Amino acid sequence: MVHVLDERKLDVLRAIVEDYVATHEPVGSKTLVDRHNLGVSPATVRNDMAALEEEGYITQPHTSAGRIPTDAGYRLFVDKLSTVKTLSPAEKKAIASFLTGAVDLDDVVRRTVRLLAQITRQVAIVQYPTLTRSHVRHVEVVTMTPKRLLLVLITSAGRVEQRIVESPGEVDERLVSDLRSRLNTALAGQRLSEAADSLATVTETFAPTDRPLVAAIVTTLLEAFTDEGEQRIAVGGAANLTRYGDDFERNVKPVLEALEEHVILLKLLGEATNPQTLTVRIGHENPYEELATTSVIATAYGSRSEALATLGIVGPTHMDYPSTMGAVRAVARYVSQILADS
Amino acid sequence: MVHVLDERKLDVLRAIVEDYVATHEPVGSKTLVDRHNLGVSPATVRNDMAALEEEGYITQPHTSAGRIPTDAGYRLFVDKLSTVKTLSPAEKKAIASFLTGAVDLDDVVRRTVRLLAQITRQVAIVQYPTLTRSHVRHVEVVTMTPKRLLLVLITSAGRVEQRIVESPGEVDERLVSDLRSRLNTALAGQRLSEAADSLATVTETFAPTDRPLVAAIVTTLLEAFTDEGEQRIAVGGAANLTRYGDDFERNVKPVLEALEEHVILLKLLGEATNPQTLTVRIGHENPYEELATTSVIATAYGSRSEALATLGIVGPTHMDYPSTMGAVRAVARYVSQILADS
DNA sequence: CTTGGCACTCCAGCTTTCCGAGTGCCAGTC
DNA sequence: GACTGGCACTCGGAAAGCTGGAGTGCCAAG
Repeated sequence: MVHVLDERKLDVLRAIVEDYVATHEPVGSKTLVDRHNLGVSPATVRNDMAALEEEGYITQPHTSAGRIPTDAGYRLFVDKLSTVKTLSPAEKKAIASFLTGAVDLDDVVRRTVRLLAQITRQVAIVQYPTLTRSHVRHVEVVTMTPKRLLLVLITSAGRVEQRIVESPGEVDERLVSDLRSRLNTALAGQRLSEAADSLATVTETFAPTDRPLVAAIVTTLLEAFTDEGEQRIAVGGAANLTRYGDDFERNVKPVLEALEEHVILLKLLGEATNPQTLTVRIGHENPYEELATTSVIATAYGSRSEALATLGIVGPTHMDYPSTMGAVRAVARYVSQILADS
Repeated sequence: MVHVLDERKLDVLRAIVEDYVATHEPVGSKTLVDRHNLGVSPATVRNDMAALEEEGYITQPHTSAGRIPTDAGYRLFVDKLSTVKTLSPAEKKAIASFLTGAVDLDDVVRRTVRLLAQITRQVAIVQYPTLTRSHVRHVEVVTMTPKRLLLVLITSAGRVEQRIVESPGEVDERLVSDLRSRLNTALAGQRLSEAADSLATVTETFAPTDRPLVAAIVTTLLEAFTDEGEQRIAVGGAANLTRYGDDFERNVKPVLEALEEHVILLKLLGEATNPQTLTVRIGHENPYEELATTSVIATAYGSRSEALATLGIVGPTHMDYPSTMGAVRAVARYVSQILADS
């Protein structure tokens, strides 16, 4: 009586998941044998179902109703019973052509969100590429007002960071251009992580009178280098939440709220660090109580094997995992490719 | 029998609107006299109500139910029967301190959206400041790969535009720095509209062999100057949609869909061009059939009297207009102030 | 181990009932 | 003439009752 993973029992579970995902209605033994050709009678299926329920993979909303998969059921389905669906050539082509139209990094991200939301018909989340792995391309210092400077940091990923710096005193234009060139010679081409070190030495080459301003700028730059906190995120496809079913207050509201809190979203995407792997969090597996009825599918994307950032989707637990996972994987690959090219 | 705008009838309408906004339930003659001291009997109020219904300001969901305001009723209420509520000093202070923490223009916009959504408890929309009115602060040209350049345009509004330019041939570093300095001397300080003209003359000062690259860059810059198409928008507070009531499919879905379509949002905000005026569109007054149950409150914001962009909120027609209008106005003012300072 | 049969359960959806808030109208009062 | 109290009427929505069917568990037989 130890959990014997009988082959047919697994077939039954698979059938239940597929049916429930398609209809969103509890599925009974009769309809099951009708729709899938399992080659056995309803009574037999009932026995298997009883066993599956015993083992915690399915459950009944109430006595004398059909069964629906539990989180554990979906988990087993995803891990063992399904294969990630590959997209059709037409879809692939559509993705590629949609993404290649992007004009800059921000546009790539915006397009990706839109695309992902559209093909998965779920809520899509895309993290902007983080800075840490990329290189300093250029640093620009611009005088805006006599006491205010604008710092612009351009990275190899094509990302532009801007910061405003308040100067302790009136800004000397000669100093600014001097600083600009010294910063660039010291930093250009370096990884952001290394650049932080180089910055320290730059300060010392300046005359003591200039130090306050230089220090202010260096501090702000350092902040921009190491700023993990300001990881930006784009969200799209919230309208797909309307397809969640009817228990509005319980299902939709928490998701909408989470979407506003980018910190939460980062945490949801968080664990995906390998572009080769899809992270799937089902129902209670994810770190937020309120999102117990939703699943997250995430993966990393980026140029070559370096993970730059993560992207993924959020949807109801009863989603079509094979297709959705396929779509997420495909989009991640194409974005990575686009980024590698540019 | 011609529409006589009896003073008391207006009081009744005002009372109905206020009550309905507070309770979201049809309001009857009895409850009305109980809650507001109108000094007359329910029967009298009933007569007035009949007249107001005749004139199209209120309606009954069904016979023998209370009355609810029509779009026309809200319109009259907003135009004649209410005064925009001013915020409490505490609220004002909160706004100011929340906004002053912003590090750059993007951050100002993000914070504004959040703030607006929070205090109005509606969906907030903020358009990023447009370029046309501002001045060129700096143009930066950076070589990314031998055949690819990154253009960065920094405007007086603190906005940074980036564009990638494909070079026709290998890029000559000397030419790039030459171009950089000439572009800056020619353009710096000019309004974007004037700058477009100046650009033309710059091209001519280069040797014919360099022309192809220069032309490519100039074209892209021109694009950036006049790019109205890429007007960006930030949206927040979608979670507030859960308070819309229960007719999910009809009320919430269209709004969520509209929020995805930034073109639609721009059109919704569109008409507000004067920072002194609040534009209010009630129900059917707004240009989208699907948003017939929602109202939009928008206004322009920007430094001094120049309108830079618009912001506003979207909410159900049965919202608290005086407070919401007050909040929108206040936020617009503070943002304008912040922008003027920087 | 599988299967058909059978008694049992219980929700979903329909109908019915009923209450009360709200109305319109009318005759009487100030 | 404007307001009011009274009264008959309407109708939606909540509560209660009814019913059919889908589904189950169990059992005895193949």
